[in-house]
Amino acid sequence: MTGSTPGRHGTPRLRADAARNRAQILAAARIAFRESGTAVPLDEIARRAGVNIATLYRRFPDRDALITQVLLDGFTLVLDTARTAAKQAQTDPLTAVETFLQGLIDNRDLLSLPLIGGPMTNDPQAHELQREIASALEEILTEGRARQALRPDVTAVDLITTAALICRPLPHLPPQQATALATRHLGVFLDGLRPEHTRTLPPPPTHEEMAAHLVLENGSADTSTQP
Amino acid sequence: MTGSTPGRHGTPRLRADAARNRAQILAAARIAFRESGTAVPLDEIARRAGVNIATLYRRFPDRDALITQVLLDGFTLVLDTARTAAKQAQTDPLTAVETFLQGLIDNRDLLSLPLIGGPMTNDPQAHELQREIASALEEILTEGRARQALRPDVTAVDLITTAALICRPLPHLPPQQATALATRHLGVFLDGLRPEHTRTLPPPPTHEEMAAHLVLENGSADTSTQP
Amino acid sequence: MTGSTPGRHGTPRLRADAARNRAQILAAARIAFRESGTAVPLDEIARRAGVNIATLYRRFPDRDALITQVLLDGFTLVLDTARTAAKQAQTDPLTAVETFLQGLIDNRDLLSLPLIGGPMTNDPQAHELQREIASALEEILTEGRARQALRPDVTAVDLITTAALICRPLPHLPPQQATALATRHLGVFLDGLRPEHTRTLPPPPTHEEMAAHLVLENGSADTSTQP
Amino acid sequence: MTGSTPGRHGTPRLRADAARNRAQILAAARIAFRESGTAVPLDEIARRAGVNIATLYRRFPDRDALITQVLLDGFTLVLDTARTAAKQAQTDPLTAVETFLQGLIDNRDLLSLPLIGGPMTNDPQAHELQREIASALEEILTEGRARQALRPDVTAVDLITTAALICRPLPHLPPQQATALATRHLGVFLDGLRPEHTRTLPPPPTHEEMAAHLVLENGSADTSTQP
DNA sequence: TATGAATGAGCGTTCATTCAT
DNA sequence: TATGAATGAACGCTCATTCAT
Repeated sequence: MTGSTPGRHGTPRLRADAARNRAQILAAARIAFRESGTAVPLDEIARRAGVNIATLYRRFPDRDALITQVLLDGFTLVLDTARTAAKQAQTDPLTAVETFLQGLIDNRDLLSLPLIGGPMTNDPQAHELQREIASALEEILTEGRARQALRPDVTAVDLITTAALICRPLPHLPPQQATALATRHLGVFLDGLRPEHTRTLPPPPTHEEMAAHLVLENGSADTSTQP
Repeated sequence: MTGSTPGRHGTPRLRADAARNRAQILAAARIAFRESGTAVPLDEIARRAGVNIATLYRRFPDRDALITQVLLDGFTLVLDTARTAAKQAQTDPLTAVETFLQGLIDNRDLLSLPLIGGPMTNDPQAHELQREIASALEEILTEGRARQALRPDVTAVDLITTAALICRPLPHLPPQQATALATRHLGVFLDGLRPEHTRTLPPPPTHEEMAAHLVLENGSADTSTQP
Repeated sequence: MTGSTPGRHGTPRLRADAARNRAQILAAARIAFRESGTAVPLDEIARRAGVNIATLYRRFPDRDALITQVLLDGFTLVLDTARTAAKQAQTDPLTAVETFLQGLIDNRDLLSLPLIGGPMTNDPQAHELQREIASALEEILTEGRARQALRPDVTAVDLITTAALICRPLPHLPPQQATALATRHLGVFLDGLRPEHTRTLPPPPTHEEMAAHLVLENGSADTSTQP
Repeated sequence: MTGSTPGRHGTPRLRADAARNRAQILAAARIAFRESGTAVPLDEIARRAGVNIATLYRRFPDRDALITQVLLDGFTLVLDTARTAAKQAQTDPLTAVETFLQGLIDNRDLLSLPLIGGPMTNDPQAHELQREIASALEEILTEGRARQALRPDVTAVDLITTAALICRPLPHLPPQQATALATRHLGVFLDGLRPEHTRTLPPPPTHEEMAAHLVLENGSADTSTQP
């Protein structure tokens, strides 16, 4: 995750203890955002991270900065997952989709924001990551259509939407069971991706409609507080 | 909706204006909970409803009472939808499932809490409604299995899970487009419900596991703040 | 003072207790601003006024609103003083100036902001009051020049500047002694206003220069914290 | 200014860079105190001085130490100005007063604290400087009374009071115009110092009253935040 | 009954000050 | 020595909740 990688060009390397604190803050934020939404008191994140609230503010000047970094880390993980999956596209496109979506389910805990909806960000890094994710998914779909291994009407946006839906927490369920339910749902969805017996899907939103809301780039981001 | 129906046994009939206020509060709460989570300031709900905050408190002694009522109204709507769908089960079980899930998508705005995750409630009315919903869905599934119109491994819990997933808001998207994407996802899912070409699903959580967490009764309820 | 006058057109009359609280808050603010500057903690103002901080916020949504009201009350008092003085202009213009300036010294405690510098305000009421103050002073000066009772090179701006200077607190001095020193200074200044033995004063800033900074209207307002 | 002179008896000579830092801190403090009051965040002073906050703390163990040094530098400047003026007393006492007061106006920017009100200090150096300032002014006044060039009822305290009044910033005015207005005010005041046509001034506070509050020594110092 | 008003408690954020490098 | 980092405490402001009208 780029977020915890110090020494990035232009930002001076963090001192060892500071870097540790920073990583702990991000880990705590990830959990807290997922459990209690992005409006969770920052005090609580600091407490979970074992640092003072002012230390959190030193690293992340405001809530948005913290959210954005969690978001970027999440997008990076999504991209890695998509690229890993894309390597399977030549062999078996449907399995590649499965690898992608199941990979995300397996990392649900790390994906609070990019998929279940963080605030929109205008961070250029985030946009770039979103573009690359979409590109990797298109690669899989193109191959799947060419081999008639996937129904042709499914788009990258549909996969991102699906990712957003199945990664959201099912509160009040222990993680293991929530994952089991999401995996079962995914199983049915994957069977529906076969090219046979396909019903006609309603037309997707046009690219213009989506672009206006950054959907392609930011599947399901949202500003609000959520679980 | 039972929530706004006065004269229920044991509660004195409300004066006309009081009943109107109560209904306006519930409508405002539904919208506000969906947009800003159940932690939204009660002031805001009162303002949107056009009443004083103290009036809201008179009707609903605390936040939980308000949430519970919104929840009950939502469960009632889900049950109505499930019963309507069940009538089609004799003719076409797969279409019945579609009717149920598409019906919920079409009423997403009214379903903030029961499906996208409101707080758990121990209200006995809620439990009864949840039981009846599950029962109506079982009716559809039983018929579907008997006619081999549905894959046999899908359960009522799976349908409730699916309902919970597809009804959640996709923030940052205008309602129309969010609905379009959810509907496309549902289309693929429904194709995956056919009995042919079914992959093996992982075993569902046992009834005991679920019961401990009220999942069957309360698909995806949660305590926290959410959109 | 307009600030404490309820029932103004458009704002509903305050309840009796609320009006009392409001007046106490304004009185406390006047004192605290004078003693500790406009950056004084609002908690302290609330405490001095004997109300809860939230009550203060209910009446004055932010610090600026409170400052502005104190400012308006002060300008109103300055205007009253100027008008009273102007009535003497026909008889004795120099005494009229003395009445004006001594009157302000005697009310120093009520004049923290308009003269010793509150933040600039764009409040139209304030502008109107400032205009009327300048006008009353011009009336005195015109009469004084006509009768050769005042040196002709002194302007309304000079009188406002003088007012600003002599009304500022001399911290660390008990009020009585500070007033005595200011009064002595004023005595010398008034002798300097006689038409005889006048040295040449440097040219005043042009009206354009002043207008750009609202000096004519707002003699010595300032944004910052001050004693 | 003594403040920036290293090598004073008892304090070890500072390394060159340390001395430069110290001077920069003092310069930044002078400006910041004037603009934003003595309560201005020390961070900001450090930033303006281009040093780390911890460096500031190494030089000045607390805010008071910094304030006191700025105060001492200011008193030194006032004393220099008074002594320069006193040399003219033999020739022209009224001009000597003018030289003193106009000299202070011209250095307003360097005089934030001693005249416009810094916190009281018990620093013995400050007391000594204040005593010497009063002494130089007395010299002028004595000469002026002897030659009947000045009204006899004006005291050194009056001159210090006047200095305090005319050196205060007139916020919201650009420096040039504020200086112009202060100079015009001074012009009238100086004309009022002539021995003719003098009205009776109220009695000055007794020396005892003043001594209790260090007025003679510290014309208008105050503890609070101010512009 | 409905409302304006008041309050206490909580969270966001900043700052003075100290510590580790 | 100078600095990055960490901390505790203060203050601004909002909100849930209760009281008086």
